[in-house]
Amino acid sequence: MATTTIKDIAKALGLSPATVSRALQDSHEIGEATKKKVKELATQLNYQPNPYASSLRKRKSNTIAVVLPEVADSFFSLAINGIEAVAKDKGYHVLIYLTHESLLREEAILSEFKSGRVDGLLISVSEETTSGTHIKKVIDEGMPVVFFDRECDDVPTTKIVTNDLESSYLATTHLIKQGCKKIVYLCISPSLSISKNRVNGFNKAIEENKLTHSGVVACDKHFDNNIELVKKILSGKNRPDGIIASVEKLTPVVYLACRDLRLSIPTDIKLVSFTNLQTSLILNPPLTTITQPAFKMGEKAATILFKHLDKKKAALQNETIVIASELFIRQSSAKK
Amino acid sequence: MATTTIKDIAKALGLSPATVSRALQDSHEIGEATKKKVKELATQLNYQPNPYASSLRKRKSNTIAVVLPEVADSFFSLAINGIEAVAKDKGYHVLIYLTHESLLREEAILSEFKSGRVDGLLISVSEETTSGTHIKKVIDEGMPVVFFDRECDDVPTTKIVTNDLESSYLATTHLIKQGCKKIVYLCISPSLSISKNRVNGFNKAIEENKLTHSGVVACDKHFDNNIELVKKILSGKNRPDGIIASVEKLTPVVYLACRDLRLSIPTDIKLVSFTNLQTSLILNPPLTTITQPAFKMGEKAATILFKHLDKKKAALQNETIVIASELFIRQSSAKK
DNA sequence: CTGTTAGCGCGTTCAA
DNA sequence: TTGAACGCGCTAACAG
Repeated sequence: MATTTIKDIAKALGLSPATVSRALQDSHEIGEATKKKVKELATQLNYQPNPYASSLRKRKSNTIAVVLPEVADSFFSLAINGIEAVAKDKGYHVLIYLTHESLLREEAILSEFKSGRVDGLLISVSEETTSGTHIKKVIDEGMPVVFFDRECDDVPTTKIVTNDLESSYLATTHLIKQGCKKIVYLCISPSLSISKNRVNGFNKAIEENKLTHSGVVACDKHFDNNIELVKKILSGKNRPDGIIASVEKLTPVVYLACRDLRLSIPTDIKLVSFTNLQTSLILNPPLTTITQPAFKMGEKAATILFKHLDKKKAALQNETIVIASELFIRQSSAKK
Repeated sequence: MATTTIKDIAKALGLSPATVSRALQDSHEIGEATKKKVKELATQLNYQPNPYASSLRKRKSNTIAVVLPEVADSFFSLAINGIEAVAKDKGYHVLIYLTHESLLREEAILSEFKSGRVDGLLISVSEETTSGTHIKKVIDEGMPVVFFDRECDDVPTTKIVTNDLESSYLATTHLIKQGCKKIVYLCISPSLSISKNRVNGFNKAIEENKLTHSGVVACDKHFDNNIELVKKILSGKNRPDGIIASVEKLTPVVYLACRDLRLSIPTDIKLVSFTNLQTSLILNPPLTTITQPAFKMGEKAATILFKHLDKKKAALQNETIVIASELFIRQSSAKK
C-alpha cells in the first residue's frame, strides 16, 4: 500500500530520483558513498521496484511464457521444475499457459504475446498442432521461441528433444529379444513429431526382424475408449505377445485392460512403457521402461532461451538438440 | 516490432487516445459508431494493449502468483491445472514459483510481491515453514492470499484443504478390518499442518483399537534414506503387517523396500497409499488408495481468490474449506 | 459523447 | 558525479 518508490528515497536523502535509480543499478557514474547510502535506505525501507514501470520503460519484462498441452503427467511437471530453476537463477519470472491439447487455445495464447508481456517463449505444442504458422508469426515479430519435446517441423528455431527414434527402436528390439512375435505399438496423436519419430523407430525394428504381424495402433485422449480398444486387441484370437506404451498415460490403460481380461504382465504379455522414473519404480512386476529426461530438457531449453535473451543476438539457431532418454531394463524377479 | 499503440489508432481515426481507450473497453459513454470503427481498426491492425502500461496505470496486474514446494508429484501438477483453468476463464495470468521445500526461498519469493507484480497469491507452504509471519506480512500489505493443501495455522485467511484426519482414520481402520495388528504410518515433515492432521487420524484409529505396537515413522526427503529406513523396519523380528504411505512419493519407497526384501504386497504386508488416480490404477495388485482432489482444490482456491479480487471486499474470510478425498478400496483379484 | 491534461514509477537522455 | 526533463503506453479526472 504505502509502497515506497524511488522518489521517496530521493526525497529522504536529498537526492534526485535519477541518482537513486542509477545508484540502485550500480551505475559506475555514481559515487561509492551515495551508492551505499541509497542502498542502505532502500533495504531499510524494504524498497521493491515496480516491475511494470520498469518493464514499460525498458521494454523488457524479464518474464518468459511456458506453453504446455497439459501438466497432468509428470513429464511436463518435471520440465517446469527445470525451467523454473534456471529462471529463478537468471532473475526471470515464469508465466504458465495450458492449451489442453487445443490448437485454438494455443493460437489465442500466442496471439497475446506480441503485447510484450513476455520476452521469450518455451513451447511444447498441442496434439492438434500440425502446422506452425501461428508460431512463425510470433517469431517474425521478434519473439525468441524454443521448442521442447513436441516441436513443429516447419518452424526454424532451436528445439530440445529426446532420441525418440532410437529409444523406441531399442524398446522394440528388447521385446523381440525376449521372444515376442507380435508386437502392438500404442501411440497417440500420430501427427506429432515425437509420435512420428517413435513410430519410425518401431517400424525399423519390426522390418529388420520381419515381424509382419506387428503394427501400430492409434489411441485417443479418452481413457475409457483406450481401455476398450486395448481390450479388443488383446481378446482377439491372434493375441499380441508384446506391447509398447509410447506415452505415459497409456501404461495404466494397458494395466487395466490386462487386469480385466485376467492376462498377466509379463507372463502373457510383455510390456515396455515410456514413463517417468517414479512410475517406473512402482510398476510391479518391474518392467522395462524408457524415461525421458524431462528436468534436463526443461533446463536446457530455458538456458538456451535466457542466453539468447541476454545477448540479444540475431535469431535463434535452427538446431535440434537431442537429450537421450534412459532405458531401464528390469527383470521381473524370478517368480514366473 | 512496429507494435501499434492506442495513439496510432487515434491518429488514424482522427480521435483522441482517450476515446480510443474507452472505446476498446466498451465504455458506455462512447457512441456505437465510433466504438465499432475503433474496434475494427484495432483488430485489423492486430492491436494488442501493452499490459505493463495498463498495469502501471491501473495498479492492477491481472496476474496471480502460485507458490508451490515442488511440482514433481501429480498433486501439485493437477492443482496447477485447476488454477490455470479458472485463471484463463477470468482473464488472469499465472506466475509460478517453486520453493523446493525451502523456507528461505519462500521468504525471498514473497518479499518480492509487495512490488505489485501480482494481485493475489495462492500458496502451499514448504515443509520448513513452521510459522507464517512472512505470509502475514504480505497480507498486511494488502495482498490477498489463499492457502491450498499445506496451510499455516497462524495465518488467518481462507484455506482449501482435504479431510486429512478423516481419510487417514479411514485408511487405518481399513487396514485393521483386514486383520492388521501392527501398522506403521510413514509420514514426512511432521511439522506441516496436513501431516499433523493425518497423524492424528491414524492415532485415533490406533487408540480406538488398542493396537499398541503400531506407530508413526518420519521419513525425510531423501529417497534412498527412506528405502533404507523402511527396509530396517520391515526386517526387524517384529515385522509390521500394515503400512500407510501418507504422501505420494512414499509409495515407491515401500515397493522398492519390499521388493528388495522379497516381501509381497499384500500377502505379507498390506499397504494403503495416498496417491493420485493414475498411480492408483497402475498399482499391481490393486491396492486401496486415497486420492486427493487436487484439480478441484486448485480450482476452488483460484475461484475464491478471483472472486475476492473482483469485488475488492475487505480481507478474505478466515475460513477453512474442506474438499473430501476419495478412498478407493480395491481388492487384489482373488489370487492370494 | 468526446478532447485535454496529467500522471502511474521508472530509466534515459541532456546539461551542468 | 549529479539533476532536470522527458516519455514508455495507457487511463482517470475534469472539462466541454
